[in-house]
Amino acid sequence: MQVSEHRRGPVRSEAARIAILEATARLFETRGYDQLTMEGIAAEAHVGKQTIYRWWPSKSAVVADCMVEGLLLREYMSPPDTGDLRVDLTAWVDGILTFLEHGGASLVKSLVAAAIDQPSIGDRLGEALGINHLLNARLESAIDAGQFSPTRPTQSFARALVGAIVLLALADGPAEPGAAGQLVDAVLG
Amino acid sequence: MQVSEHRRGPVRSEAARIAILEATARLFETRGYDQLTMEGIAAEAHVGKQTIYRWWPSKSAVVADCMVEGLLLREYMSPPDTGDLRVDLTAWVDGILTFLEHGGASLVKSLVAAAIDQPSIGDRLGEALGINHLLNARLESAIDAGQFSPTRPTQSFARALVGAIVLLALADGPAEPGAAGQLVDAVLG
Amino acid sequence: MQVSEHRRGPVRSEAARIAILEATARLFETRGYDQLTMEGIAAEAHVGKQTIYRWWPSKSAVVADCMVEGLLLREYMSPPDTGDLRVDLTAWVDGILTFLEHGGASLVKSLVAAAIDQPSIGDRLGEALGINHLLNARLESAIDAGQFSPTRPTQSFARALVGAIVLLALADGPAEPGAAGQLVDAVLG
Amino acid sequence: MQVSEHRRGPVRSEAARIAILEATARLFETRGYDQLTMEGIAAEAHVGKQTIYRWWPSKSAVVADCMVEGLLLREYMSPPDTGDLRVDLTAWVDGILTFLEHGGASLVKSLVAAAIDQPSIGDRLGEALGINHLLNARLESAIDAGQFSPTRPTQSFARALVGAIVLLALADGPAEPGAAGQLVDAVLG
DNA sequence: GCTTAATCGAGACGGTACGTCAGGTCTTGCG
DNA sequence: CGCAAGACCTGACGTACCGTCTCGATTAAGC
Repeated sequence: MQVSEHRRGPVRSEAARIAILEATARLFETRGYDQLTMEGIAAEAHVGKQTIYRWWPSKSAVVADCMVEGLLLREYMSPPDTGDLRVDLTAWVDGILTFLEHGGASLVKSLVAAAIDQPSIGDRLGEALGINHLLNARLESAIDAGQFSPTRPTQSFARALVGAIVLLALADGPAEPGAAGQLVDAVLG
Repeated sequence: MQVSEHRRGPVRSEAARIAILEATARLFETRGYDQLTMEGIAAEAHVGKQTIYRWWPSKSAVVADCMVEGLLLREYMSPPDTGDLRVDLTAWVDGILTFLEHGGASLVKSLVAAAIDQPSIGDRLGEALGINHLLNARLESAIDAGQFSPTRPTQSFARALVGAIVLLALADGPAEPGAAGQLVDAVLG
Repeated sequence: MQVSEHRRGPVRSEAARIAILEATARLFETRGYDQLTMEGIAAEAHVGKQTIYRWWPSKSAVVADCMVEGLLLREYMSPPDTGDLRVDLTAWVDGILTFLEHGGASLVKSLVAAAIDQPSIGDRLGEALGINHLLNARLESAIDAGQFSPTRPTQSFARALVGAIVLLALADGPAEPGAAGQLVDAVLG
Repeated sequence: MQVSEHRRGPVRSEAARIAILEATARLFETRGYDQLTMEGIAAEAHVGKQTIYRWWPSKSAVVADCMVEGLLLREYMSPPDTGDLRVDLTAWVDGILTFLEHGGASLVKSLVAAAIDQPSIGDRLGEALGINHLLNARLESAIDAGQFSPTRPTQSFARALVGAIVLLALADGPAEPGAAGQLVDAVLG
């Protein structure tokens, strides 16, 4: 006795959906969030503007879906595990700071801009930058190794680390040498 | 032997400068950074658009000057000093999180948006949120009291704390109870 | 020995055809030709857009069919016959001008608009406004009564009368009093 | 002691006004009224869309101004005066019908379309097609020559003639030979 | 006091992108 | 295979701001 709310007529075109998300990712990475326009996406994806507006309410929602689909910041570095937490975190942070100085800052800033009107982007942002990896893998490992107190909230710890990195990205100045070590020392104690 | 390039004619109108900054602050707080427009500022300040463009290159520069003049986030909270660093930081963070939940989040988000195209706003933002006070006053005091290691970089520590708060503001969800304590525990060790 | 080109499947739905024409007539009279849209007709008739496009090439063709079916301007006035042609024509023109001043002008303008991209509508328009009646009935009668020269082309005469009325409808200003009499005097001599 | 309601600020750009009207006339004559778009005019005139909307409420208003400026149907044929009214009118009508058959019909239809939402265009249309010339010159002359009764309203007479021509233009079929003579006979008596 | 030049409020200008509407075509599943 | 429904691409709509330029009025230093 299934109620089966069946709808006649054409269904959403998967091709259009993919084309829009890929075009968005492409333009986002080359132009940044501010230069990203709905008209630009439509043109790049060879799609009518209405097809975008039919399924997404705003530019930031499209970007959010891009992140959900993993089209932005696809693979980000997870911290190594040499057995020494402090050394590993420092190396990881240092890698990110180097990335920021080589053009990554504008990408992060664009993502923050997108996150401002689409909170779900912020969640994915943290996740993409490694919160989950830090949390689930490296910190657990450190707890096992007795290098991180089991009573310390790992997620908040990760958030503080990522938050500091975001602030550095916004500040735009080149990080001074040793910034990674200082940051890890500061939060690790 | 200064040639004294003296300029004839009227000088910059202080009244216009003030009117513009105040109008900007007024609109920023009511509408947010995105809704803020140069035309809106000009109209609100009863000023010609050119008068704004003559002295500021962009919307974010005007907002930056507003912060410098202390017209935005005028009064911020500085951490108390009861002698117990952990308790004081927790109380301070908790106050900020409460502020965020009562409308402060959108203000912070607007400031972050402004900071994205004007890094100096980011500096002022951190400062306004208490980095300096934390740094110069409370942490020094904690070091004196033996509650904070002198080798720990206080500025990086503060940045991590503020960064975590900013991420929470972007996330937009209500902070779970005990978030302040968790955060302080996480970074303090 | 007809090969009987038998077509499989259902034939054209008369119900759909009627629904479309009636919906068109309904919308035409309430909204006018410009506001009339294919989407509007489809929605009003509970019909797929494709069903309209399958059978009519354009909006104006649908409107033309409406006229052919007599769904628009169904009842129009025919000139009376009191024996005095001048008096009868004046009364008839006066009736039409009064109709124009009471909302009829926009209907006529819509019909003219439709006629522009569908000449057959123009023919029906003239017919509907009375050309045929004038022609076939009243003028013949006048010729019999010796009030209209048999050598005068009745159809051209009717066209001039209707054309003047159309121009008055387009002009949109209220006709001055006595306009009907003046017009009849002008063309009748 | 003039009160001189002086307005500060820039004044309307005559260059832009001219460019818009000329672009409109150009496009109107090549594409017709329906194909005419505000965006097309703006592009053709190298002008921002807003500059058009600032001064004209609609497409038809722009076209109306074009007619007022005499950029459309600039000089139209006025009837000759050989002394014989019937012959002159017939020649004049015949000239117009010939023009209609050689592409003029679409121009007239476009003007009628424009007149539908801008009655002032209708006035100019009649005027451009010769109503005034007919009225003020030829008919007066005919009255003097005793070929036209002084009691016959010349303006209504002209309107009937032009109206008949407009209906013929809408009908789109080629006028049958002798149509001009028939029309003149019909209205002249 | 007169000249001169930079300021001011106001707002028109050429543009870009917005979000909406409708056009005409194509696709889906039902009858 | 016609039908209702509706997604698709296209293109114009009218609006909001952008940053620049142009007015005439005002203002203050220099002659």
